[in-house]
Amino acid sequence: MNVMNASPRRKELTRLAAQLFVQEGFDRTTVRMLAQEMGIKSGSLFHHFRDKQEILAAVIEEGTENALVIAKEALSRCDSSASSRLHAMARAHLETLLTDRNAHVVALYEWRRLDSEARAHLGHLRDAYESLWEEVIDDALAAGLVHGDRFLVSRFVMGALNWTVRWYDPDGTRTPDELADELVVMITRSASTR
Amino acid sequence: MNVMNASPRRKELTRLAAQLFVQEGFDRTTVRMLAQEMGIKSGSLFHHFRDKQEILAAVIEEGTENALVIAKEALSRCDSSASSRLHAMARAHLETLLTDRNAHVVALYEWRRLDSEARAHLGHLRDAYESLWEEVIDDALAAGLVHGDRFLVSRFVMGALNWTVRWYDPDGTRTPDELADELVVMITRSASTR
DNA sequence: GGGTCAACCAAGCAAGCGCTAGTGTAAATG
DNA sequence: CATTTACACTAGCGCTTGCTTGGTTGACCC
Repeated sequence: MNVMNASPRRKELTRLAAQLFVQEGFDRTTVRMLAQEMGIKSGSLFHHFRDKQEILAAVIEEGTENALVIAKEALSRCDSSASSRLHAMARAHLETLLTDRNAHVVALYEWRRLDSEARAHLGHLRDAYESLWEEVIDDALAAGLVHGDRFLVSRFVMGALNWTVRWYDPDGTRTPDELADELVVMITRSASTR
Repeated sequence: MNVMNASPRRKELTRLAAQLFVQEGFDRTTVRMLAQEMGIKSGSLFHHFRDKQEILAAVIEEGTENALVIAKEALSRCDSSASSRLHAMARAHLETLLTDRNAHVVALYEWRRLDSEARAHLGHLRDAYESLWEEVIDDALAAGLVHGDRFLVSRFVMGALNWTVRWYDPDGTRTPDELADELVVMITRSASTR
């Protein structure tokens, strides 16, 4: 078994698992289906993962870590105005949601299938990400760009963005960046400069 | 078997099933668990429902029909100003989400477990509900209350509201009506009169 | 008072489930 | 060369799953 998540083979298996979990749901995805998709027999799966739950945890961990990295980079790359930071965060959020779509859909839909230790560990990762959002919202509130309660606004915004996985069509005419900007337009009072 | 959904016994079974589906998820809820919760043996379940999927469809149908009724009533009860209608719709949405919470959580999380015919039927119900929202958003846009694209705004708003099932605490200090009003404040330009 | 019918039960089948045990093998390591 | 390691295989155990079958019960009806 391979405890490190860094093994390249394991990374690839995790990616394939994410796709199957999205298509079928975690419970309906059998270890035999996973193995076939990976081109091995079902028994061999347990050389890479302790059990089925660990595959789920690996999928979600990948996605959440990527989201954190992308958001932090985006924030560090833009100037410090509240408006810029708000745009950058919204764009980063949708970029992750799109490029790592499978992993995030799994995280949103199958969170409750995690056992308690995995949930605790991944919960911290998620909290770190969400507190990034709350900082950005705080700045926007202080700048008078947005009105309302800090907690509520960040929840509403994340809800609106996460909901996009249910209707967004990557082959459509709108880019994720346009989507993000439209959301910012909707919630901001004054014309916002990028 | 009882094809009508109106049988009182069936209604009660549907309510209990919704609760279990929320607690455990559809796939992990066995017919034996359902039967026990209902105080009967697992075989007897199939006197009321053709199969397990039909129970899921019944749960979602209940919730969606209720949502439609509540929203229509709310809209017919308020005056015709864009602002009033926006407030009324948001409040109705959260009221349904709260009082019929189990059914709606199931609808949001387990939609993909429906077979294709059930999905087609319930899809129409959902579309009817969503077009109510789009009308209200249209009015708000025309009145200059909200800025942006009609399709995007309605999606963002529904996303923000539906996301509440993941974090809202009914025992907390905020009422659903306050939540709805806060959302309207966030997305509207001018001070909105109720 | 025979007939009807919804509601339930006991028993179990066939299929599928996650996972384990034991083995083979080719490449890396000392 | 001997040993270890990574990865895969075969075979199947023990259990649970959704659902079926055949039969019983009691309330209601002409």
